[in-house]
Amino acid sequence: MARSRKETDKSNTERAESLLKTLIERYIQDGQPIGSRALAKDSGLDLSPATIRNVMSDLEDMGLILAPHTSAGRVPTDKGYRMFVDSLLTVKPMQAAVVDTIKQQLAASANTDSVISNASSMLSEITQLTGVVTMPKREQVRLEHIEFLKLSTKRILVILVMNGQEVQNRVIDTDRDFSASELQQSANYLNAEFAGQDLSTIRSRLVTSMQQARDSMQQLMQDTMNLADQVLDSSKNDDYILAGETNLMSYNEMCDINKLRNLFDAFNSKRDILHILDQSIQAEGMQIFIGGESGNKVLDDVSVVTAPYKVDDDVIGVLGVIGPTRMAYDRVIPIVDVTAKVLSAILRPD
Amino acid sequence: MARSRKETDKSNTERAESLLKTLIERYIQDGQPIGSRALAKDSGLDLSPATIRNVMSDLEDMGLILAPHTSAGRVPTDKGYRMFVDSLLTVKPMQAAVVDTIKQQLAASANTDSVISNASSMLSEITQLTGVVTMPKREQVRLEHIEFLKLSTKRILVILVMNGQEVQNRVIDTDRDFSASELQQSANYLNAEFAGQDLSTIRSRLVTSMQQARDSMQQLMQDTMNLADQVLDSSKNDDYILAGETNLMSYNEMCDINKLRNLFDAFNSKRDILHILDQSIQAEGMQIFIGGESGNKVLDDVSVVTAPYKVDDDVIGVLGVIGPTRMAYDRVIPIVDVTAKVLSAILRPD
DNA sequence: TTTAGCAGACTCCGGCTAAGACTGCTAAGC
DNA sequence: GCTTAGCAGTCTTAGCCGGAGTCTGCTAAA
Repeated sequence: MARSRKETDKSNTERAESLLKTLIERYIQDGQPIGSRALAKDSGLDLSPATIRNVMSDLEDMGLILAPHTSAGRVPTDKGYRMFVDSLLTVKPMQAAVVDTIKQQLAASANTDSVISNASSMLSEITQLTGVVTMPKREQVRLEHIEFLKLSTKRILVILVMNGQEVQNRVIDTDRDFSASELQQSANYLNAEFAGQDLSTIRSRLVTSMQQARDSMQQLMQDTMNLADQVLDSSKNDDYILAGETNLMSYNEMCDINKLRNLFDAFNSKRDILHILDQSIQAEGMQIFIGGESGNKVLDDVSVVTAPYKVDDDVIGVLGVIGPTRMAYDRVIPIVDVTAKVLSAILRPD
Repeated sequence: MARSRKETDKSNTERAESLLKTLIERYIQDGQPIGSRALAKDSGLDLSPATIRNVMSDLEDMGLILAPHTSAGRVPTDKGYRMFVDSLLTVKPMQAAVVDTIKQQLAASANTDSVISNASSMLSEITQLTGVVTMPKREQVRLEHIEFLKLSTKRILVILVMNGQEVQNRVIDTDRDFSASELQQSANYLNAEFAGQDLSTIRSRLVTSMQQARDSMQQLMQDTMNLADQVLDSSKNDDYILAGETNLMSYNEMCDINKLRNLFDAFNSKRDILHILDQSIQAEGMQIFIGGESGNKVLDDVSVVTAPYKVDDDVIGVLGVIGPTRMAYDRVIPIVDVTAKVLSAILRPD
């Protein structure tokens, strides 16, 4: 008896989940509340609408779906979507052709910056949502060459060549005036000592050697260290590249111009979006933020799907898409996943 | 008799113009069609609504205003706005405090790039419209220092320092492998020969001297010239910086989400906007494009107010704002004008 | 030339109705 | 005990109607 009861329970929750799944799939497709009659037809379960209604009522009690008003069908809640993506979703395999396109497009990029912006554009184009890719973290960047150039008294231009293709300029103000030959000497020393190491390593070694030999070091050497310290100290580039923002305007649920404006303002101010991306850079694999889950008002009604990209098993950035909560997760997830993998492969130092 | 008729005609067109002016001013203020009764009150002319109606009818015949439907007031047409800004407008003087803010904000910028983006933000913030500033033309940029850095076989990083604050990197691929000392020699020569001149001058001199001495020149010198040519040949940066795009979302006339999307897409693709800006870089002073005048569909319903900025009397870029046709021209025009002047002053090489 | 007055047109708004879509409930059936 | 048919009730949507308000164009008078 007990056993039979348990089995019934199990088959019941299974049925409920299956119905939730079809409901969400259907809702994602046409964006309108799903009624019991429609769900009965779609479910493939040969149940009458009345039975479906009972199940739907249960699902509503569980907070997985809700009815916009008394006599409308049901739409998924954030919690419903969460359950859907966590355990119900069956992702669609990607077409090989699309994967190839991604690979080729990214491989054709000239430098790191354009790889990043290409990745963002591709994500946006393929998913028809907004693509986002963070700039790679500096910690994973190997210094290849450093050069100093005197701009004017006490102003020095520092040129950093990194990873064979990326170049950064920084202008620093110094305490004292350096002669051209002094700068040359400093650069020579730093190149001999630190070329080939990654920036964070250099930074930490710099600090220790400065402390160790504060007195014994000759003046120029000490100044050199100070220079280098100043260069590496400059703010790290917390930044991302967006593409296809306007894609969001095609979605009905984004018709509220104020919501849209808030979202776009968030894109511009970058802070809120970076916060989300920061969270997912720490997590191992793919992350999905659904609607208000992120605790951020402007992201109500939108979901963010992200995946970290890495070089040599170290996560150096995040990429993903931003779209309405009602997005085709089954299609979007593999796209984000693959793009992250391809980007990782491309960025691997050769 | 003839004289009196002429005088009457004149006073009549004067009256019509005055009425057009008040109508547009009023419409700019509250964005709703203006009826004869309202206009009669606002005009200060002590005429009855009936008389006003006759005049409005004339104005409509002239294509300066139109009625959205039979029993509504009148709104200005593009042609009406054109007449308004060309001959009727009285611009408001700017508050000294605002001018000071602009000056300080721009002067505080670290380098050319940030001056440009600051200018764009300020325009957007003060006018509550979308600010746009083109990057300065390269032709007006003085080379201060050039440096070559070998990245790998046949790949060279070129560093150009311009105008004391701006730095540009270009990576070029060469036909043959250059040694470090060869590069050093080339750089030394170019610095000695060309430092302090502007890039376009350098470019033309380069070409002539290459032709002149093709055979007599020693090999390295010839290679040096080729290098320099390659550097300067790289595409010029046709680009602009936008700020405050989302401000446009606050305007009622922009409620059509499709129009808005098209406009934003145009911002992103840059081509259409650059076309407008190109036109106004050639004109001497301030330019105003009203609605569809520009011949561009996406710019229906929006106006663009631009002013060129210059260094040493040479126009090197354009700046302005983009907003609904119904914008407060009397306030916007001086703001754009002053900002252009301030930017010109700031960019003057010291 | 200006004005008053009037008929006509059109928008906007609220209220009302009919149609349609669902739900929840109850009672009957397997 | 689960499932189902049927039914009453609820809510949205679209459409229609009528009144209020606005504004125009016309005509005739000042």
